[in-house]
Parts: sequence; C-alpha cells; structure tokens
Amino acid sequence: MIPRRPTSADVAARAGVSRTTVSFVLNGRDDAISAATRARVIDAARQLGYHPHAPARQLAGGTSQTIGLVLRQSPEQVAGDALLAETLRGMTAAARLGGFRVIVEALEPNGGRYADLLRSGRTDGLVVSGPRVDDPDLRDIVRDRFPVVLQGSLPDLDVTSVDVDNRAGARGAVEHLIALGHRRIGCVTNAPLAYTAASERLDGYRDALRGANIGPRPEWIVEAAFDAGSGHLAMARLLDRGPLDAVFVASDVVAFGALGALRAAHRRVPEDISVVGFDDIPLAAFLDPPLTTVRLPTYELGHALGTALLDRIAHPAAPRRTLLPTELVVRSSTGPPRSSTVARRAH
Amino acid sequence: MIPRRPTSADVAARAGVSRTTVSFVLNGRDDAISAATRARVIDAARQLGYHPHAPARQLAGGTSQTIGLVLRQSPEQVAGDALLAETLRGMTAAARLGGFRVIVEALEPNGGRYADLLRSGRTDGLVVSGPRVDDPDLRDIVRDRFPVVLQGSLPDLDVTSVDVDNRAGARGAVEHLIALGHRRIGCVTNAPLAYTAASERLDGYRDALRGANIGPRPEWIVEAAFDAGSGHLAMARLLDRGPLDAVFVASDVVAFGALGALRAAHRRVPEDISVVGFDDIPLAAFLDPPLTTVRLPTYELGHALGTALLDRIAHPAAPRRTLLPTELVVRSSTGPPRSSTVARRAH
DNA sequence: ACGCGTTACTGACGCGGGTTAGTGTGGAGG
DNA sequence: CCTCCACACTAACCCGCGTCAGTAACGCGT
Repeated sequence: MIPRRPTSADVAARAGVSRTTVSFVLNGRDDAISAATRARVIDAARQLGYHPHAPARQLAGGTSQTIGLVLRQSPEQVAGDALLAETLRGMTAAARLGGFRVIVEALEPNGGRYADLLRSGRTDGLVVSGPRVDDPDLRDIVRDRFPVVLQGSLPDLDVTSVDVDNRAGARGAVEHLIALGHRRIGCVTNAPLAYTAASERLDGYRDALRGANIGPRPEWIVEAAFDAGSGHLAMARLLDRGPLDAVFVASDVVAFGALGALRAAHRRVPEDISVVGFDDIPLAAFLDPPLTTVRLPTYELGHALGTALLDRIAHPAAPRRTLLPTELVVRSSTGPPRSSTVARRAH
Repeated sequence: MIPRRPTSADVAARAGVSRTTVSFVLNGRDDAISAATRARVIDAARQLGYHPHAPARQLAGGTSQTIGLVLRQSPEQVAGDALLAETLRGMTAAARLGGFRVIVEALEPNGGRYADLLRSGRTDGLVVSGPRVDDPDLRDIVRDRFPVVLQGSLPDLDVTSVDVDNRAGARGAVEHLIALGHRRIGCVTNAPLAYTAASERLDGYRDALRGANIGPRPEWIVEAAFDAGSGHLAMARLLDRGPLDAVFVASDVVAFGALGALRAAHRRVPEDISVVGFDDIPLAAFLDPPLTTVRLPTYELGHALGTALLDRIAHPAAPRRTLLPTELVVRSSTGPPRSSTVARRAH
C-alpha cells in the first residue's frame, strides 16, 4: 500500500512534541519554543517529507491564498493577444511575493459565470481582464465588496483598476509624427470604439492634433477590428478618402494589415507615408520597414494588477485607478514628409 | 457589520432539517430524501445565497478539484509563444467539464520549484509544459506516482504526454515542396536541437527528403533560435552556402525573419524560392506573400492535455503518448520551381 | 518555605462539509 | 394486535491545521 501523506501529527509524534508545537515552529510563531525543540521539529518534518495540507490550512485560516484571473475576452481577442502570456507571468510573480497562487478562468464566448470563484472561497480576489458593462457577475461581486481589480477601464463602475496609459501613449505617437513635420495624419483604430482601449487611443490621437492646432477631421479616422485583415481594409478606405502624410494605427497587428494595403497601393513607407503602430509586438521590429510603435509594459501590467489585488485583499481601500506609462520606440516606418524633404533640398 | 457567508448549517436551520440532509440534497445523494424536503432545502439555499466552502469540501473530500499548468519555458519563449493563450483556453475548458479549475505556475527563468503544488494538495495533477531533462522536481513527482502529463516530449521519462505531431507536420510540409517539383530544399530550425520540438521537426524534414530519395545534405540545415532575428541570420547563412529551390522554416516567427533576409537578397518568393513555415500564427496569412504553413491544433492541444490529466487522476493508467495531427495550409509563399516553369514553357 | 513570574509547551476547540452507522416512524403483512 | 421493514432523516465522527487558554516546571527573591 501507498504510504499516506504525513500530517502535522506525524511530525509531532516523531519529534516527541505536540501538534501545536509543530504548528508554532513551522509558522514562525516560535517565540516560545526552545532552539533544541525547534531543530527537532524541523528535522522530523524534513525526514518525513512533510508538506502542510493546503485545503486544511485554507479552511482553518479562512483564506485561500489564491487569486483569480478572469479572461472575459472573446477567443479571437485572446488568440490575437500575444501579450497575455507576459501579463500572466507578471501577475503570477506578484502573487508569489505574497504567497498566493493564480487560478485562470477563461470564459466561454457566450459569457460564463465566475462569481462562484469568490463566493466558494476558492479565491480571495479577482483580476477581471476585458471587463464589459453588461456583466452581471461583476456588478454583484463589486456590490458585495469582494476584492476585485480591473484590467482595462469601465467608466461607471467604482472599482480599482490598472491599465496601460493608452491615451498618453497614442498622444506621444502622434506627436512624434507632428514633430517630423506631418500635418495630414490619419488614424486606424485597433477595435470598435465600444472597446474603451480603442476610444482612449483615439482620444490620444485627437489630443495630439489639437495640441498642434490641427483640427482632426472625421474622414481621417477609420475603425478596424483586432486583426490584420481589418487593418488592410481600413487603410484602403483611408487612402480612398484623400491624401495623407502619415497614419497612426492603434495596434501593431492591425498596422500589419495596413502596411499590406499601402504596399498594394504602391505607397512607400516612410517615403510616401509614415506609419506608427501600437503595442510593440515581438514581430514589429522585423516588419518591412521595421515599425515605429508604442511599447506596452506588459509584464509590469500583470505585476501591477497582482500587487494591487493583494493590496486590496490585505486592507480594504478606496478604489484607485493606476495608469502605466508607455514608451515610444522609433524605428524606420516613420520619417519626415516628402514635402519637407523637397523644401530642404530647395535650400 | 458584514453578514457572514452562509454555511450548510444555516441552510439546514432555515429548511428545518439536519446538515446531513442538506449535504445529501446538494450532492445528489437524495435517494432517500422526499421531494418536499428536497425542495425546501434547495429553496433555503437559494434564498441564503449559499455556496459550499471550497476548502472545506476539499479537506473533507481529499481532492482539490484543481489541476496545475506549469510553464517551464523561458520568458523569451513564453513571449514569442502566441499560442499559449489558446492552449490555456482549451485546458480550462477541459478542466471545467470535470469540475476542475486550473492554477497556472509560470516559473522564474532560473527554474523554481513547483512540486509543492502537488504535495500540499493544492492540485490533484499537473500539466508540465516545456519539460527539461534536468528538472529535479519532475523526476521526483513522477517517481512518487503523482498524476502528471507532459506537453512536449521527454525521451527517457515514462510519463503520459500529449503533443502536436511535429514530425508528421514537418514531413507533410516538405512533401508539399517536393510535390511542387523542388529538390534542393533547405531547412531553418525553430530552435536549438536540444529542444525536442526542434529536432522532431528536423526529423520530419529528413523523412520527407529520404522518402523522395533526396539525401538531406548537412549544409542545407541551419539552426535558428525562436525569434525572427535569428531567422534572418540563419536564412542569410543558408543563401551563402549555395543555390536552393525552397526552404522549410520550422516556425512562422522565424520564417518572418527569413523572408526579410530573402527580400534583402532580392530573391522573390515564391518565384525564386518557395518558403513553408510552421505554426500558422494569426499573422501568417498577412505576410508578404501570405505564408504556406502548418497549422497546429492549439485549442485541441490544451483540451487534450486537460482531458488526459483528468483521466489519469480518475484512474491510474499506463503512460500513453498522444500526438495530435496538424494541417498544411497552402498559401502563396510556395509555388513550382522556376526550372519547372521553364520546362513547362518549353513544351 | 512560599509566592510569583517566566519559560516552554500542550489540550481542546473550531474552521465547513462529507459520510457512516444509526434512529424513529408509519404502514403492510401475519 | 404485534412484527417487521422500508422510508426519511439525523447524530456523530472525520478530514488536517491554526490558535487560544491554559498548565507544569523552574528560577528567583524574601
């Protein structure tokens, strides 16, 4: 027969002490335990290969030492989101610092339930990624004061959230184009504007143009939807509408398709038109030409989400919104406009 | 003060029955419970918003109803692995079918420990992704008969494993090139050959060549390492070594870099040289030209991993190796060789 | 010798729910 | 009328650990 997993009682018996003493030693509560006894207990535990039974400890302690990551996104989004892995790494790392583990719950497209993770005491808190306004579970658990942190933003819900500073990042990207001398600057969104990340990036684009006294024209803006194919179509539409010096594409994947459309239209990048992307996916540096884009702190995002949640679990606090800074990475898809080159040559 | 979460005792009191009855009703053991009582219990539970306390249940039942996914890969690999998200989705879906949840443990680069997940009873089994031979924890938990399923292969360890059929996939890709009429076919690996996936794909490449009576020449084979940059370098080296009709690049990301090298060398694809990739990442269809590649059943892989593990947990069985079939996706980066075009024209 | 405080440890209860071995009740059969 | 047996339910124990409220032993001052 298989030897039963050792319990703290086994350790106690072997060390010749009580279970309480074992518990005290193993949990650092050994202010009142002599060095000799402590050594005996630790020895016995090692010899038996003792590992405290987590569920028992959770039951007694009233805490699961576990947090959950709820992926609310649709499968297409998840598939396209190459950054998830990094964010997950960051979050597990942050959790580990507090002795927590991470349960991942990837919801079905139709939208499954996940509140049970909290109500059953399986997790002490939740990070909800890609929250939607019409999420009944979310409203409920927020109302019931469960620790929740949102990845992304949700306007009319008073919850702690952490996100990348989409607006500032977009603004910086477009200001880069303006600084190069561009004036007629288009925008291809990364997603429909119902997605807050999309509208935030569009806001940043507008901020930059207004800051340079350029009225953003509606016909300069086209919506795409996550993938490269939609980027290709959007760029083609944009080209039809009139001449442009540059384009801000609010996602590298979408920009990928946009570059294809420009190639098909025989526009050279950056000579004829400059392109800035967003996200800095690993392949961005290897595009033709290498893509100027906005780098997201993906690992840090995950880490910040985890830290914020652990914080919230430790002591209830007022909701707080954290925005992580992005970084413009200048590569070869952006350059001065042709006209300015001509002007320079004229000198 | 906050109302305590209801326990089964609360439900029992409200329904006017014993705790045992509540347990029987809620766990389907109601062979001996009258319909009226059952209804009262269910009603009481709903009214109180009762959710069984998971840790208590786990302690009593001796099972955590949780499985773990251990990511043994280095951060660079994880970052480049856009497929992880899908695999994770598949695995959580499979787990859900058995009432299980998934804990993800992303190890630190130096290689952290994870055996505790099993020994502490936090999980009932583990899927280990990207296993390495020099993994002490893995040896230990396999020796101790804990349920483990490997994603990937590990030659000299007798464990259940699930993987994509890399060899057959690679073989199919190269056979496609041969069928088009190519003979001088190079190979850029996806990673150093210490990685089993890399050597399996290389084996498939060799299988195909031998099957067509083409002796694979060592100078046709160059190693790359995960990213597009290494693919660029590898392809450049390959071009230096002599003329080729086609190249099999064992990863789309690497192929991405290889295409860049071909462009730099002014070779047209597929007119001058055909290229086949591997993985079918979402962007593959939008490359210039759209990449012929081998599609991996990523979601199914995760699902199969989860199912295999649940199976193994339910009843100990002999280790089994499962290989999931891949699918060749023909796009525009492959075509007949120039010579054959010439030959055809000569007719 | 006695009281009193430390020091070093232990007994026993509780966490919440699963489960086994019962108990009381009513009806059918003799 | 009594026996016997389903039927419907319950008391009590168990899972493994944390922790409070002790308790015994010992040293020290007077």
